Amino acid sequence: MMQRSYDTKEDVLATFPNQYFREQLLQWYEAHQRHLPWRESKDPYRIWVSEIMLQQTRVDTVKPYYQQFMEKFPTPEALAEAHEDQVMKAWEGLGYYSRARNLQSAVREVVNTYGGEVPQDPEEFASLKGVGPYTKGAVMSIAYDLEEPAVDGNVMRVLARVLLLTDDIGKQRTRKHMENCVRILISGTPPSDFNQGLIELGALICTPKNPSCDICPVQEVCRAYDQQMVEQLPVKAKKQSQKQQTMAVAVIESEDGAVLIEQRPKQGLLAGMWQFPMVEAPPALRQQSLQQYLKETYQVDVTLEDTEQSLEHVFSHLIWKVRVFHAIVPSSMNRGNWMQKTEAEKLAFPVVHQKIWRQQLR
DNA sequence: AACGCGTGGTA
DNA sequence: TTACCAAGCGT
Repeated sequence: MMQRSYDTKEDVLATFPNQYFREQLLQWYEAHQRHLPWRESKDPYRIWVSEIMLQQTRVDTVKPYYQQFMEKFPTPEALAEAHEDQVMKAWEGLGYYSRARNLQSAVREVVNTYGGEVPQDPEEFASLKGVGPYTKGAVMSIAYDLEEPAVDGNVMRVLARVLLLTDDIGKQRTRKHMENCVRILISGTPPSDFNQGLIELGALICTPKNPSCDICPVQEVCRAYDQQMVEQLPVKAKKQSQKQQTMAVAVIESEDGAVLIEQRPKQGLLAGMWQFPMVEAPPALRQQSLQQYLKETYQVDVTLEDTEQSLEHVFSHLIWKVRVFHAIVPSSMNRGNWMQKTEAEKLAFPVVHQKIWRQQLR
């Protein structure tokens, strides 16, 4: 039998049984889709919020955040009018905090420019902060049933396998190629169910490890299954190892129950989050560096006690080794960045500082 | 284009 | 334990 060349870029779909694939996928999705909070309505705002939360984040992690967020901010107007601190607090612990800031910024634009209606034009919607190619397609297809591709990690994994695409899925052109494939596959289908079906198949059957090919609805037409290549796909370049940073943090209490805290810059790592005063410094210099920072920045001139407690926090791209220092000062210093603990608890802290809080202030 | 950006789950 | 990952986006 002649060897077919599956990975010719121009026409991977030329000999693919589109109709069979679509029917199998849609039938399977109708029967096996999960009941998820954001699938209970077609409200574009609710779909949008869920898609932002789900970026690089597991469904089980998102669920409680989503429920609570929709209670606090049930409409675009409610989110637009909220205080930024309130929004950050609702996002506390979910990670990638710029998502929250961008979402509120975008929702404010929807309220101010589009009368509170999420735009139905994909290009207009994609111009909003935090809305990239995937989120554009997901919201436009799920909420408005537009034939837009929504290519996320799940979809790339499914297509890489079914169509035997061996390009690195970390490359932008690979995603664009897959978007073109979806434009053909989705044509004439119910777009919401088709895109969600593709994603759901990746989440439940066509998983990264131990995929359930034996019960897969499209096994018959899966080229990777045919070639016994399922476990080798998708191809993804390794990311380089994380850098380590040694940090020194100061938990400083006043005798009347206040703590010294600071807010991180609005951009970059843990953007806009609150924390205990912290510096990066080599172990030998950390106490002195921290004391100097406190004196220069907050006019707090103290000798810190080394608690000899250290903790490690792993981010996606770096590792913090945090040494904790402590001091108690008279109550007369309560101003500026000093805040009563009960008030400080209403602010959003990253998980690593929540750990420090629990260790030092209970 | 490649890198920065969180956190918790899993093998 | 280490490594990889989970519904990406901004710069």
